[in-house]
Amino acid sequence: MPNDTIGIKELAEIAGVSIATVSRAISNPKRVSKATREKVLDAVKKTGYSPNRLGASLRTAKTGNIIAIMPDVSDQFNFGVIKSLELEASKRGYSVLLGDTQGDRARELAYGAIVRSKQADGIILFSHRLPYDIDVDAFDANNFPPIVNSCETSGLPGLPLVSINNRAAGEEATNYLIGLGHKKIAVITGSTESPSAVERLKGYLAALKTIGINRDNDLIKYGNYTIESGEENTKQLLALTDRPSAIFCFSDEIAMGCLAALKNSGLKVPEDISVMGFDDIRFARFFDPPLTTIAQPVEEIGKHCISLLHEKLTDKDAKPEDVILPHKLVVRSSTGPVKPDE
Amino acid sequence: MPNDTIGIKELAEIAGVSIATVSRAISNPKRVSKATREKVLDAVKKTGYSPNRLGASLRTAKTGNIIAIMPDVSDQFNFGVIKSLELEASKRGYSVLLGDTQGDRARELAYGAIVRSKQADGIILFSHRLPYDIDVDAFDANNFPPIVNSCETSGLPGLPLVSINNRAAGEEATNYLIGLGHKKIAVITGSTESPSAVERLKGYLAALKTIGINRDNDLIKYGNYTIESGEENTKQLLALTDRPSAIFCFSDEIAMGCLAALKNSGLKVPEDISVMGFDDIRFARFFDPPLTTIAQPVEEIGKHCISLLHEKLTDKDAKPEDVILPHKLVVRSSTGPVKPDE
DNA sequence: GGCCGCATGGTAAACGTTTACCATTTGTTG
DNA sequence: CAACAAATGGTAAACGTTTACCATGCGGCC
Repeated sequence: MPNDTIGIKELAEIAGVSIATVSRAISNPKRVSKATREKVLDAVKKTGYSPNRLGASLRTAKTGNIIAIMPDVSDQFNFGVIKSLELEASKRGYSVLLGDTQGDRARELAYGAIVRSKQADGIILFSHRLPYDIDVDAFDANNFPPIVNSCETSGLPGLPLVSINNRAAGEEATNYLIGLGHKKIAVITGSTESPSAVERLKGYLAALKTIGINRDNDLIKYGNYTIESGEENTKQLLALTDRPSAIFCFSDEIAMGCLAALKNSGLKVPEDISVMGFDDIRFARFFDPPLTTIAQPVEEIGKHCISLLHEKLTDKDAKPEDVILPHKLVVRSSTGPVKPDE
Repeated sequence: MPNDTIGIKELAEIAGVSIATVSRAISNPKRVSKATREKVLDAVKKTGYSPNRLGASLRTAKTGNIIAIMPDVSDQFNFGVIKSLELEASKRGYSVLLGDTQGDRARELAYGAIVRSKQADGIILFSHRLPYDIDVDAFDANNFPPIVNSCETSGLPGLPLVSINNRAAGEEATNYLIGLGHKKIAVITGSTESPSAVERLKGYLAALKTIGINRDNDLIKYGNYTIESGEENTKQLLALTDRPSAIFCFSDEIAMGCLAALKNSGLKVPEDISVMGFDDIRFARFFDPPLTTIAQPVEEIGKHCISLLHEKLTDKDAKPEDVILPHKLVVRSSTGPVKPDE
């Protein structure tokens, strides 16, 4: 009646075989005769026996688990990648466990510890920060379970990155706005700690420089990838005496907050001001107006992450290389030509 | 140089003590003298030793992990609960692992297997469906690791539920629209498999019945809790010869799709038609217009889930009871009085 | 019949911890 | 200083698997 789950020993007794045979019947079927296999499987069905993977993992030093560590699972962009990770992982027999850190160092370490303590085989890391409490300079990837960086690079040797070229994407987005006649283009960035945001900013600056426009710090707002950040920073931009004719938001969530702030101030998008996003999350086409943005190939990113990790997991000497995937400009109706009088 | 993580035996040798002492120094500090403890901790620091929890869990039959199984981690409502789960769990020394199933049975089973195979201690279940491949009628909660139902009940004895009263909430939302003069009130539900959606529908019908309005199946659209479902079903509602003056969406995501469809058709919200949501996700106030909705106490839900699970985990004989928490009507500007001519 | 090889299944060691039990040392108290 | 208690640390068993190694039995072949 109580939670007495049956063990392999009892199961063996019931099936009338040794525990070795039980193990083989379950995880290496062709190693036993059809008759015994069925005897064992029948007993399994009858008793509801479920092997204890702690024992198995302890012996084999493999768990079949992969942990994806990220600051925010509810971030719609991350989520696109997650979905793909899970699909690809289960094809290969792994389970993906999600570790949501909310940027909290203690929680990063807790999830890192899960891998270091052998409860998972490897990490997909959606952050530039290592989930280990060690000196980065002394870090040697060979002494730790495999990690693949997704979208944000840690910049450490031995940790492959799967990402788009954020610099190029930032440049392309800015160029698109320039092509519409915009000259006063503001940006609302992600955290300056985020390498992807830093790269996008470089692209933005490069595009402007190409047409001879110098950096204008008033037009650069350092935020983070959240909706609230978009709202707040937009308000600040609107308070400028000479306000921008376009705002390039480094995430679609930022753009959502941006659009809300613009609406509050009575400005029409894109007639009065253009708004550009980044990521192409699933909500983007439902924004008001539907958002022009840079689409990231989330399925491909997820696929390659698992593929690289698997490679490293099955071959210790593998030296997986960075994978840079193409992004795509998606034009909707939040961007338009600059107003003649501006 | 290769991934040779050090074990407790080597660590013991380095520290010059027995493995028992190492174990005690780490996980039961007061059991050893200050001097030896420091000797051990120094060795740990020097070597970067990290205990293998498989061995420990195997011995203690505890992992300190809780798995939250849900159809969609990116669902903003779920996420509110997740955040709270994580906070509350880490206070108690648990790690929360997220299992995203996308409603896929195979993946539900895979995450269920993680618990049955002792890799986690208990489950927070965001679905009415058990993640086990067994006959529900024969299910005996005592034979399985503890489960707490979050927001969706499985209706099984021994599985406590933490939720709001969905029926009452559905009734209250409907009454609010009735109070604004609406008589033709449509609903877009969640999946009919979702007990929460079924309850909300009951509340809606009860509210209408109270004022003498009978069920009108044309006004009841069975969807699911997604944005696409909201868009599609709204289109169908608008195609009715006698269209509703208000739409009650059973999730804020549905409402987001609904608002998009209404905008496309040129209708003004709330002047031409009122829209009501459910959940009060973090985006709701950024909708256009900001969404009137029913707020669920997500922090409280998460807290109680962990609390109940912890109770059951530490006391096998505990009989945790359902926790029903209060919801709250949040009025914003997507709802308004019915048009005089309607 | 004698021999070989293969299919099958058992025995026992190993994985890395925790902890009951015991032995020793140290401290306390009369 | 005897006697006992408390503090400390070691030994070894146990948790549930997998798998190297071995033993047995059987069919096929000369």
